[in-house]
Amino acid sequence: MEFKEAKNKFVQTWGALGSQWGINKTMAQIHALLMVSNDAISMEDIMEELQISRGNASMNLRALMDWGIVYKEYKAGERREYFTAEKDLDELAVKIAKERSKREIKPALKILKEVSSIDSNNSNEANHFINQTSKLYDFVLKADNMLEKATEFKDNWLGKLVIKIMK
Amino acid sequence: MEFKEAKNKFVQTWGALGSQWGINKTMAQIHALLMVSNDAISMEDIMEELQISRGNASMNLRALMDWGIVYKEYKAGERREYFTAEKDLDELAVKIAKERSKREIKPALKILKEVSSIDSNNSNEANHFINQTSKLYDFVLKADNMLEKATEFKDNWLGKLVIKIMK
DNA sequence: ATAAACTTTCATTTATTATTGAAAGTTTAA
DNA sequence: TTAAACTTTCAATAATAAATGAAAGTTTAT
Repeated sequence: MEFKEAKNKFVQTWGALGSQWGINKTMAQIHALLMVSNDAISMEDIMEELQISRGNASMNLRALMDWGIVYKEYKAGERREYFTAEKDLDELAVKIAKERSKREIKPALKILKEVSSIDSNNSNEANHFINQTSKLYDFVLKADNMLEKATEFKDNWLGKLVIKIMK
Repeated sequence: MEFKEAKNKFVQTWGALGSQWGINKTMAQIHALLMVSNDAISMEDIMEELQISRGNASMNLRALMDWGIVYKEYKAGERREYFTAEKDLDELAVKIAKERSKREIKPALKILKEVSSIDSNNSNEANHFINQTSKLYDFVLKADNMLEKATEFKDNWLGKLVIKIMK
């Protein structure tokens, strides 16, 4: 396999993976492309390489910047904007985790708390419902906190040890 | 809010969450419904409660059983099949993690390894590509292993301590 | 101020994914 | 072995999500 083919395969794969995780295909593909590009590339280049429209490129670049995983760059004496991706993978993971937590987990938690706070009226059915959604609330809250703590954790000695043990 | 309303809200929310994570809405809704139901319920009941067709119910129940998070139950003297959900949340998380790893992460790893193994031909571009995809391979592999180890980890004393520290 | 060079927006179109429902399949009881 | 009671399959349809592209908006240089 030669470079161009490998690059294409990577971009396609990353795109497909994205759609399985609720990120749209183009967004993931643009990100993939930027990840493996040595230097910043322009919107024009992205459109050309992925064969997508100007509007599509613009909107998905904006989304990637909102997530904080793609940056604009300006080149001296040029009007055109160039883009680069966050290439530090730990940083990338943290940003994605935070963003998903904010957009998806936090709102879900709010609803879980809400529905688990109803009055059971001594109904057996309702009791089970309250019990189960309360457990779910605790569980999701814990999982969410773990993601948040993961960063700091990774930087302390115990964390490093644990990660080592876990291979 | 009373029970019926809360239950409906929960089912809807869980369904919406599912679609953001690549699981289809109905599948997540059926799962939600079973999670908060005291006892096993029939396909007929599920169709009725979620207002979905027989085919849809059948296919998504099959998918949930393939994931190992919903079980069939037979009631003595009845033809009809009843269904229950895995209600232990740790067990649920482990099963989902394993399934997604198998379906999505493992295949992606295979491709990452493949594309990161090309010959650079001393091209700068290709070198950067190889470097970046190799890092990605290591990172994803590590993350995947962590998920796998999470179960055993949770049961040992060090794990419990760490989880405590992480609040 | 004007125009050139670029980016963003969003109504319309296209592509993708999920759902339906009727026919085919299966199981059990008599 | 037949029929009743159920479940599964899958081609057709509907619903949802993404992409297009042309018009509107911005920025910069002159």
